[in-house]
Amino acid sequence: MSNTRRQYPFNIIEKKWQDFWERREVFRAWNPGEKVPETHCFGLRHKQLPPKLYILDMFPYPSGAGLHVGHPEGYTATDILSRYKRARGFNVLHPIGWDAFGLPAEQFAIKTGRHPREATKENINNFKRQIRALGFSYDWSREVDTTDPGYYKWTQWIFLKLYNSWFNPETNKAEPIDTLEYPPDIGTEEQRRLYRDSKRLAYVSEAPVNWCPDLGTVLANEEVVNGKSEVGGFPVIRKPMRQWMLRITAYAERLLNDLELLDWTPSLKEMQRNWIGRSEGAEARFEIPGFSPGNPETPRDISVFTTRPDTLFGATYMVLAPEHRLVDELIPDAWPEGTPENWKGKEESATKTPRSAVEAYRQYAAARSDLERTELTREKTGVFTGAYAVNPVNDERVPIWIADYVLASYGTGAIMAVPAHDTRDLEFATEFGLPVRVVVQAPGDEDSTGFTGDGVNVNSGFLDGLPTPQAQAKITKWLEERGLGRKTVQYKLRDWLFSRQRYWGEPFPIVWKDGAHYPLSESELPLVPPALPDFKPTEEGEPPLARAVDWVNMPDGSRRETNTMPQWAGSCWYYLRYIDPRNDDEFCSNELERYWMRNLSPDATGGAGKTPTGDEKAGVDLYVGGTEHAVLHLLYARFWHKVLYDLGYVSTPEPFQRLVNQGLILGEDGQKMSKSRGNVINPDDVLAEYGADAFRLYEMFMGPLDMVKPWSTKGVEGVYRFLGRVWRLFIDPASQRTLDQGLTSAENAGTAVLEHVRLNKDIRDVEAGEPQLKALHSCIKKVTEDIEALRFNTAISALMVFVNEAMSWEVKPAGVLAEFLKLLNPFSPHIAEELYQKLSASTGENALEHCETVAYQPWPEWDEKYMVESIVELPVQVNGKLRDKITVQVDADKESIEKAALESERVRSFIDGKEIKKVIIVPNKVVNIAVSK
RNA sequence: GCGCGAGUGGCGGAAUUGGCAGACGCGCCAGACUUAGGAUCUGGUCUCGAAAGGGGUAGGGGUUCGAGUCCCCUCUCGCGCACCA
Repeated sequence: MSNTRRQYPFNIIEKKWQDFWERREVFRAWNPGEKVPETHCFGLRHKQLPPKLYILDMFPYPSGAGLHVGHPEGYTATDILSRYKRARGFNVLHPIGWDAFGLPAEQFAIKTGRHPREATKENINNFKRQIRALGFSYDWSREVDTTDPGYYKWTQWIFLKLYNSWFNPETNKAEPIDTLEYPPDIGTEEQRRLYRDSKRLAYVSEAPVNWCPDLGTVLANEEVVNGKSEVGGFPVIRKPMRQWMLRITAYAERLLNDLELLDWTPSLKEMQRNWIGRSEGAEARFEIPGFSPGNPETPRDISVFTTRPDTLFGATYMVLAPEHRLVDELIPDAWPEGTPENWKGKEESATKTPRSAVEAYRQYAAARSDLERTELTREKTGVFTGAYAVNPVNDERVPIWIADYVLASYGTGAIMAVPAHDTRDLEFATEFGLPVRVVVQAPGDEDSTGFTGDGVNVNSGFLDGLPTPQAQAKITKWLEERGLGRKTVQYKLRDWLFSRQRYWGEPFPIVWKDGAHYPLSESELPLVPPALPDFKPTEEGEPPLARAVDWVNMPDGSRRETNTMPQWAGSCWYYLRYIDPRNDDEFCSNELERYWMRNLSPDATGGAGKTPTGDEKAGVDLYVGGTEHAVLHLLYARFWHKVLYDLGYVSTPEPFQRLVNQGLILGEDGQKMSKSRGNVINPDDVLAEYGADAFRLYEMFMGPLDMVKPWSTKGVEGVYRFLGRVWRLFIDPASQRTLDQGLTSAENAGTAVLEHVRLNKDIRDVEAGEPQLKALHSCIKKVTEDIEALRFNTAISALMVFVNEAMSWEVKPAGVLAEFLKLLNPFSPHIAEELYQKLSASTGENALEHCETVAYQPWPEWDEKYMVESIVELPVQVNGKLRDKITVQVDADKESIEKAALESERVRSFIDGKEIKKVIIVPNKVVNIAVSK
């Protein structure tokens, strides 16, 4: 270990108190109706259940690499708040668990042939050891593990709720599938089944999906970044496959609107808004003259979505996505006369007919991966289909093109192109020589061609002269009146691709028979995955579960679903399971949910029916985690929560009332920590050298919680020295030397050696003097306010200021120091416990009798009266520049302050011979004398 | 390109509502104790200047008795989104 002498015996102290907290269940969160043992400090303090607070960390994925320094950043912040709020008298729910399904454990299993459960278990144990060593005040009796059958039983149960529900647009809510009404033309049971299956919140789709060959699985849109997998950065291609989808798009509006209810940062809300991507506009129908499709179901016109219906007069061509379903039907046999050569596509062989050109282009577009579409050339490509549509507003014939800059999955998969007022359309029109017609006059002398802002309509018939908003309203009304279109809203948000071709995930509680899917009954849960000799996908590309032939094929001839759920499933609802983690009959009892999420409970103070603040804010009171989950996890969890809310299983519309992202911690070189850079800080090393208290303190002292900041080993030493000073403030130097000798003779000495440590002789049970009370009360005030605002760095600085001053006191009043320890406790609880125990043993100061921990001692209150000085030093400025300082009585009147200021020698030298125009006096702040130049 | 956030000593960062810029920590300098110091304690540390005084919060302009803080313009960095019609 380290060869330098320790500042204080943190290794012994930390072990001692971690064992104590765990053995006594000090941080257990008590449920309504639960009997608190009489000797438990919570029971000693609270005769009635106090208001709750739910303070939550994003639970970690227990990777093989162990904890990194980013984890303890958020965890320390929530731990400080939890300990502080317990001292303030709240019943704090502060749990932890493991998000343990996932790809790394599975890939490890493929490599080694060992079951992923084994690696997962080892990793969890390692994480747990590391987290315990940091002394967080988690209620370990509520630990959850998403891979535990007792947990995923309920993940599967929630899936069945989704499966057995539909979204009723009338009520804007999810409802049980039995409430679905069938249209009159649906008669047979088979038709009813198909209709029902098409409405479920969990449904099967054959649409093209993001297939990642290297990972051997499909991915959700959210897991694909720039055409590569978010995990590993492997290429992703589009491939049609049968997949389970969750109908999150039904909730787009509510997910967007309810952001307003939340105390989240603006940037985080913005990210969610961007992802949901609401845009208002209009659909307009373009007729296709002479088009008579073979299929009577096929519409005879093409709908486009536009956010700028006011530019309809400027639509000079139309573009469909290459995959648009009408393309095949509307292609004519031959090119219209006079079709320019460059409209027919690039490949010579393919340009003979429109059909061959379209086919060639489709192949080209399909071959272009998403990566190429986004990262490489933005050059516009496309071909003319040979067909024409009619602009409804002026009966003009416009050519219909296909191009991959129009996406099949957004809007109607078709656009009207207005090159004069849309950047993309303009590029395309320039490439192919299509007409550009200005219909919006830009304000001022800006060029109207390519202008995309609001202006005034021109060349637009009955819209001429109207400013953009009015023109939009008028044309929309015009289209509606003629049945040619209507106002609509579109979202970027797509339904959530919910199945994965993996082994290490929750199996779907679904069986297939004769091409139809059926749910398992709740009593058959949990559905446990079978043991496998090999965790790879099958040679036929089927998921690994398909290898378990006996498991897949059921006696009655039906076949189990072989896909599994994505890793996000377990994390969508874990915060609810913490509330009631061992319940075998329900995912979470209604009564407990109402207490922990809404503060509603008959035996809680304040009574049922009201939150402590009386407002509607409810849910997890504080949720802390990294920005990497800004869209994925947080959107999915909100979605599940809303479904559970609609179905009556939870009582709040939103799960996480307040959310804070901790900032990234960089390496000492200011670069992102990574193995290849060799700048990774291992928490185990820091802990061994400086101890948990210093580690925690440093993580909070680095800077504001939500900012990106670099690690500094020197900085750790700084806070470590501070804790050494705290130790020396309390401990008698002679007894410290005895302890040191004891420790050198036995490095692994037990807690008994701490008995040799005596309190500093300067600490006496005496009345505190004025400066001492002032130092204490300023510290209480600063620390209290800063913790409330999550400004831990400045709170720590206030603790340092106090210690620096207290070191100089010849006699140190025990009462003052005891209060200080209560302030230090949330930050560095081990040393605070140890010193508090010593101090209270010697003085008997212990507000809660028989309580052996500082954790439940009431938080100190400050009194302003100790902080006000009778005499205050006031800066005097002349024309805003500091010239002198005067000392005045704190309640001096303005006249006497002005007099004192004007009498100052130094001030006079700056104002003599000048005209005094004004004297500004801000009480107890500043004096400013404005004089002529 | 669009959106969000941020630019303060050698470094991490302080500065409730506009009111003494640089708290606290690191680093550095000097001193004390010491066989020794990579322990501890004390003092100093924005900058130019001998001093008086001047300058100073990315740059420029403005509002104000007074601006790190408010307003306008410019620059730089970070994050997010990125053909979403």
